[in-house]
Amino acid sequence: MPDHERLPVDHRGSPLAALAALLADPTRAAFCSALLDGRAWTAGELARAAGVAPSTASEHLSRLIAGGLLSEDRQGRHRYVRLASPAVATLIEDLTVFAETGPEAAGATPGGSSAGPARRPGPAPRTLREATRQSAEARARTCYDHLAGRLGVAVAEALLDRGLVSDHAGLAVTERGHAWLAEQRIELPPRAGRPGGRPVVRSCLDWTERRSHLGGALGAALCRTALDRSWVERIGSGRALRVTPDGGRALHELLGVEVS
Amino acid sequence: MPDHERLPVDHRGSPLAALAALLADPTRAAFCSALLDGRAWTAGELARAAGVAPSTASEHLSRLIAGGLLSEDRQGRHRYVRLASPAVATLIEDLTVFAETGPEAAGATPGGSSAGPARRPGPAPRTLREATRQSAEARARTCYDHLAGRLGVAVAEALLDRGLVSDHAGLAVTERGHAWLAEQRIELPPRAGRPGGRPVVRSCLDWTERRSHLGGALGAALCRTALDRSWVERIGSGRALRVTPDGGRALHELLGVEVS
DNA sequence: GAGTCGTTTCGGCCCCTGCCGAACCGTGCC
DNA sequence: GGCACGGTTCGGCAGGGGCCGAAACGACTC
Repeated sequence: MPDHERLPVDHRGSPLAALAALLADPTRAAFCSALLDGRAWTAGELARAAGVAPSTASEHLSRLIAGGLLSEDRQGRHRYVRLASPAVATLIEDLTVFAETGPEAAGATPGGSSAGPARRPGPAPRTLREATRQSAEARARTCYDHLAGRLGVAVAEALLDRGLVSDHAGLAVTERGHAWLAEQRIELPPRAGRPGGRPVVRSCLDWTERRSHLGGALGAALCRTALDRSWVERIGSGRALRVTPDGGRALHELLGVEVS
Repeated sequence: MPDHERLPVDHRGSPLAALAALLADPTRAAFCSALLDGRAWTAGELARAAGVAPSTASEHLSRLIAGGLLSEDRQGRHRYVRLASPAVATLIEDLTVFAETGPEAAGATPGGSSAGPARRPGPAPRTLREATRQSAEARARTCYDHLAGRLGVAVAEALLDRGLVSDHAGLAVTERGHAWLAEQRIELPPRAGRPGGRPVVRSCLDWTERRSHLGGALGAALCRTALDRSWVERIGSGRALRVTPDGGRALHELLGVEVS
């Protein structure tokens, strides 16, 4: 089943070299780093972000997908691409940590599930400004158009706990969930879930929390609602969010969510 | 401090790409795999093992050292080279596991020996000499600085069975385990488990057995003890080990391990 | 001092690969 | 239907990097 073994390039039968070669190109590495936010990017977005021609990006993406690092999702004339699994995210994260901190520190983090210190994306903060920004983003931020960070994860888990969203063979909004949304006057776009439309609810790997939060039309609607009703507001121009006093009350009443 | 950032090659400022490029060459990858036995090899030995000219090997080694993956130790006309740190070994192990098992399995937990087809490390043996070497290594060998092969797996399971190591939310040495270590006069390095130090115990997927053995500071201490007390000794120049008669008795008495 | 051996440096070869622009294709919108 | 747009394929170009052999260097041996 794994076709990552039949790579076009000849690495003299070294799977290690073949895998490393995928990440050894600055453009492909930039793609992977960008995708570490857990979002799905289109080919064009990645091309622009990395500063290469669309044709170049297309070829790189094909190689990364063939190598099993990325998975694609073609919708209309768009090609959405994301990291293939949390394992890929872990791998890239580990390599980045090593590359930036050197052989001593890397690997000191406890493996897997044990309770390690929250790992930060990107380079370790070198300035106070950078550190506070990262801390704010870990608390609450937008991920494309939905909520992420500790807040996003907490909301996702609350929805699952209360049976508003189910996780049987894929995420879905339950009957109760639809009723709850109507009651709260939160509207999903009409074409959501229809063929060609946006998926209703999607799980999105949360980089800072190592857990998933909710994306898709539902995630977007929740985020839009939270902004519209001033439950959260943006801090500066980045992705970081602040929960307002009103928002704290609303989230607690509606979902039992406590924001730290 | 890190001069791995100033690599001669221009990777457009991507530390990730620069690091991956070091492993993206089959010859360098072969060097690193060979060095995973934790020993110091000379430049010539590595050249022969990888089947390249000494001049080629010399250049590769210089790049690996400049990149922080290897450290060197020049003695007379020999250039001994080894992995720079346990973190490097972990990194290469993780990459190899991912490259050989694909994005799903990587990052698996110790107990998670899914029922996959038994995958062999390199190519099937083509000569008798090669076959006996593989057989010896499957029985007992070093994996960087700890025990692997059937012996390593048996020791790991014995420690778990006897409650000296627990597997609740990550591997850890229990109270009884610490007492047992003290009783056996096996010492862990003082900084083990501290922030920035090496993890005390970590699981390491054993590719000959498809099960996990124990690495980390505990794995290293056990292996060092076994060698110091002549429970095991090296066979030839590879990573294969032989259990001595004394070692067989000791392992049976202390852990109930029977070596086949 | 001559010879051997492990290693390094240098020059040169060649393939591989990343890049782009141009042309092409399919989708979606007006 | 016409047009805009995102993505892909192809040809061609240029640079990088891996490989070797020859020669040089230094260490150890006799």
